[in-house]
Amino acid sequence: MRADARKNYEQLLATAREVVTEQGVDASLRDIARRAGVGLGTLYRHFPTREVLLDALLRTSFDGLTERAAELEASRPPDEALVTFLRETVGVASDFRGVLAMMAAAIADEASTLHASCVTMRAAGARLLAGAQAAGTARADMDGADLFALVGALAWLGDQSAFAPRAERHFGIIAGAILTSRASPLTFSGERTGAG
Amino acid sequence: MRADARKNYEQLLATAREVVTEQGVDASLRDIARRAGVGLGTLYRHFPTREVLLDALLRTSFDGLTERAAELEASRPPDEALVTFLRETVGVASDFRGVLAMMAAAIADEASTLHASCVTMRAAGARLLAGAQAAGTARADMDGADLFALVGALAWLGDQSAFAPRAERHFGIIAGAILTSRASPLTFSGERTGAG
DNA sequence: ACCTGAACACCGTTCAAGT
DNA sequence: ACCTGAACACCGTTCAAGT
Repeated sequence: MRADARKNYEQLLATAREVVTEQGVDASLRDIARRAGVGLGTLYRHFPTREVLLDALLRTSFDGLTERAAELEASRPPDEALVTFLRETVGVASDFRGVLAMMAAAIADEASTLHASCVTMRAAGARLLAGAQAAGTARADMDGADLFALVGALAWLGDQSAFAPRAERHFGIIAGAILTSRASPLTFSGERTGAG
Repeated sequence: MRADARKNYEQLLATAREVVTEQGVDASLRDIARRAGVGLGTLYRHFPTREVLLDALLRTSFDGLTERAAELEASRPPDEALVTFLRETVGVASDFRGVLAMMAAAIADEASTLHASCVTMRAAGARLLAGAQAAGTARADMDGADLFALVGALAWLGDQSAFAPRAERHFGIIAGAILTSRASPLTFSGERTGAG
C-alpha cells in the first residue's frame, strides 16, 4: 500500500472508532470521512461496505476475546469461566451500539465480512459452555447459537438508555438461566453456594 | 373532523399498518403517504411525529393486552398467567419490528406520545408478576421494569431472522429465569411439575 | 379546514475527472 | 494508484400556495 493510502486508511479507522463509539454502527459514513479529512470516495475505496469497516474495528477486540476464553478455561471453574466470558463479550459489544444486530445478520450469511468474527465468537462461547455442561453446572439443552443470541439480547438491553442502569441485574437474571446452580452469578468473587 | 380528513386519516392508518408490518417502525413515511395516495403533508398533519403514528397503530393491541391480563389473573394460577401474558405481549410486539426500542425510549420520556401505552403495559405485567411473587412462584427480586426490559430483549431476539427460529427456546429460557420453579414454562398445558 | 408538493438539509453509493 | 467531490436516488421535516 502506498504511504499516503496507508495514512488515510489509518486515519479513517481511528476516526471511525470515535464516531461509531459515539453514534453506533449506523453512524454517517459521510461524517466519518469528513472528520477524517478525506474524500468520501476514499472511505469507500478502503472500506467498500459498512461491514468491512466494522470488521476492521472489531477484529482486535474479538481476537482478544478468543484468547481470553482460553485463559479463563485454564484458570477458572467452568461455570465461572463461562459467565466471565459472557460478561466480557457483552462489554466489548457495548462499545458499538447496534453491533449485535449486524452480527446476527452476518452469522447466517457466509458472504458477509463479519461472518468469521461471529463464528469465532460463537465457537469460543460454545467451548466454555460445553465445559460447564460437562461439569454439570450449565443447562444441557443449550448450544453456542443460544449463547450468541443471549449475548445479543444483553447487548440490546445495554443499548437502551432506559434499561442500561439495570444491565447488571439483567445480566444476572440471564446468566442465572444458563447455569444450573441457583447461586447468583453476581457473587462469583469469594463465597460460592454449592451447585444444586 | 371533516369527512375528507377522516377518510385520509383512516386510509393512512390502514396503509401504515401494512407498511410497518412489512418494514418495521423505521419504515419510510414518504412511502406510507405514497401508498395511501395522499400528500406527505397530509400524513404530517394527522401524525405530527412517528410516535403519534405508532401509538395509533398500537393502542388497540395494548388495550387488548391489558384486558387479557385481567382475564388471565382471574382464570389461571399466577405463574401461568404471568408467562402467558409475557408470551402474548412479545407476540404483539413482534408485529412491528423495532417497536420495543421505541417504547424503551418512550418509557423514560413523559412527553412522548407512547409513554402512556408503555406505562400501561408495564403496570399490567407488574400486577401479574406481583401475583406470582405472592404465590412464591416468581423471583422476588424483580419488578415491572425488569419484566418490560425482558419483553424488549425477547422482541429483539424475534426481530433477528437468525434467532427467530429459536424464539420459543429463548422464551423458555428467559421465562424460566423469572419463575422460581424449575419446571419448563413450555409445558404449561396439562402436566405441571411442582414448584420448588 | 384541509391538502399538496416543492424546498431544504441530510443520507448511501457510484463514478468521471483529476494527480 | 490513489484521491476527490459532483451526481443520483433516496430520507425526514417544513411550509407557502392552493382548494
